[in-house]
Amino acid sequence: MKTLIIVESPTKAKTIERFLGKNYVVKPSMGHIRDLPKSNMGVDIEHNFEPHYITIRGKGDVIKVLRDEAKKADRILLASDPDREGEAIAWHLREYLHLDNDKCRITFNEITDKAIKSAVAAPREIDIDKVEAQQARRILDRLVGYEISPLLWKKVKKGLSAGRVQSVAVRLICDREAEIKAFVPEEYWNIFAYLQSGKNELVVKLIKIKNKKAHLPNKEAVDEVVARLQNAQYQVASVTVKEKKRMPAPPFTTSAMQQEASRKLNMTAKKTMQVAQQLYEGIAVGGNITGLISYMRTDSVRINDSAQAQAREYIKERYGENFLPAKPNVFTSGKGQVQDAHEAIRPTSIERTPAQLKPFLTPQQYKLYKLIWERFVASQMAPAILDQTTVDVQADDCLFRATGSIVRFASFLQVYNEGKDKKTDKEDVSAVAPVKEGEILPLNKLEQKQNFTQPPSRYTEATLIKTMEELGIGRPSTYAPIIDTILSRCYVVREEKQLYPTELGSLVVELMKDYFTDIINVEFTASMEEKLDEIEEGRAEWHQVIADFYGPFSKTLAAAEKEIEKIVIEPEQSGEVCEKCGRPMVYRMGRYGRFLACSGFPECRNTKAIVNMTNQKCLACGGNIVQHKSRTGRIFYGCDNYPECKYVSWDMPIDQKCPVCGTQLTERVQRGGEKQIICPNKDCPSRQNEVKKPKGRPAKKK
DNA sequence: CAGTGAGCGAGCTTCCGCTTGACTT
Repeated sequence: MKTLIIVESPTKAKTIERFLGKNYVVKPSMGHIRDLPKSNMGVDIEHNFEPHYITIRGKGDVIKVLRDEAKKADRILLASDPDREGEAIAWHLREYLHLDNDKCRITFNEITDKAIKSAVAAPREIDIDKVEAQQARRILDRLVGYEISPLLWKKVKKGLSAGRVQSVAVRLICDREAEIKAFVPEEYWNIFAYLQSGKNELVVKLIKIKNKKAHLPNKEAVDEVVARLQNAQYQVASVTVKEKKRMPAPPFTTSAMQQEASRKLNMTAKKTMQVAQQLYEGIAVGGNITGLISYMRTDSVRINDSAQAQAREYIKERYGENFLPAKPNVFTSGKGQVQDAHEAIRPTSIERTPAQLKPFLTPQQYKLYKLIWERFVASQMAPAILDQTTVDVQADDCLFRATGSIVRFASFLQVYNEGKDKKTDKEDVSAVAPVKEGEILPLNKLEQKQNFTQPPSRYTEATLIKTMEELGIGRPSTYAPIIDTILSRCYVVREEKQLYPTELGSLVVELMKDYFTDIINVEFTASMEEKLDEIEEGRAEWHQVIADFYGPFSKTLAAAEKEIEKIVIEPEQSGEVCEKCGRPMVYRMGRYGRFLACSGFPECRNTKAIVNMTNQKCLACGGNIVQHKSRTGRIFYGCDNYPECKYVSWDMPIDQKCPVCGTQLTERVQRGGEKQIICPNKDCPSRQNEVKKPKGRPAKKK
């Protein structure tokens, strides 16, 4: 008897096949196999929102394998992920493959021999309520996206888009920008006293005046206090030492990994996921392809028992008994909608240390693996113990304070410490000079420091993802793509990690705030999720939920169609003047990106490319080196005498010729930002000592 | 590494969530 098991991921399929015997075939569906069509709405609004599903284009080969294997099998089990999407995938498979066994659905939350065997032994029916909840979600997203987007094409600009998730993401960025713009910095001052205590100096900060919180808005207020303090007596009022425990952070979810990779490794969410995927799929380690981490798209901090036991064993052995908490650390998932289908992201074996794997990994794979490994190990360690000392000093009617903390027992901090988003969050881990209560300390100097309150910081990819996760908007599989979408629609731009709204982005958000207030509200997804939960629990009917939404929605849509005037976006002035007719040149957007065009179009058709002149000269013809962007967005350098001079280079040319072969040298920016001068001539003897193909690197997959 | 925009009005753009590859130096 042959059993076919269908899972979502091919890597998972291979692993599971190894656990089960010869009588089992495990094949991947690669996610969904059917969906609403891309080219039209695919939802029959007139007839109770009946969806029209088709097999997904480009999935022909995958689907054919499933069909063929299904024919050969005596029994078919659907083992897509144990969450809403997974249940829907199972249902689509069942429909498409015409399965007749009712009990065809199995699930497991971890890929272990035991979990899989017990799942296979107890198949159940597909949970149709869950499927309908997914269907409602899908249809609502389709209605919103495919009805508002065309409105934007008509009223603003073709090719634009709007959606439940992306529009809120842009809104967050716009709102933050407005806060920054509206922010009025407030002046405030701090006063520090430098006191002598034996050989040490104790620095204390003024915190209270006459038992009230010190409030020093300007120089006058400061001078008034300082006058009194200059000749005051500084006496230690109290010294308190408190023991503080700090728990390690939980192992990675997708969003936490993306945040930390951004903070510590300077990697984008997209890059992080690419590299994580490589680690998940497997690297050739000593001849065998080995998956190094568990699945990288997850919202769970859960760890399976045996992985946890191994980690505890490892910690005990490598670090010692006192690094091991008596009871295993238990973490609970954060806010938002947690579906808990997969474990947290962790190394598949704690024995494979980053140092051991280094020779087999690319630099990026190594850095990310190290981050995941250390985070996981730390998560299972005992809390760190810090001694927090507070010294209060009284002088006249003023109270000063110094706080400091020293690490008494570092524990997990030895291995891993979570990064911070703001510079101001940095920890005070300095010791305080030892003093005694009642001691009188001579004053060395008083320092006055002017400060201004700071506006909130702009979102980065990482903080935006964090916020969206907290609001329950988006899923692990979509965090990185959302950023791509809003960037490619030109709703936002990224500069030095920070996300700024464009005029177009603000315009679209304002339009949506006017007409689709609910949808662009940050709470919209949460309230939708509540409705979906009701459907899942059988307390609501999906047609009704959609109908309740669509009624008011279609009305505002109609109103928007009627009321909104076509918005003409004024092109941005460039400051340059057209050399043909003297009118100003403006920036326009074309098929190949931005370019300069005469504002007198169509009478004057003069156009120019936007050139980023560099200070470098082309040593071949003496022309200027100009920076261009290739079609794929990559920067390259060319000569402004093109097409007469055909000089091109990916790296920036510099005014030096190679002493060996005479080719113009270039400056290559390394991954870490370091610059390296390199001769572009591959056959140049100066490059001979380069390693041609680094050994041990993972072979690119076929 | 060209050329790009408007309109004529053909045919197309667009959502969110599951998955993995396909392309370059």
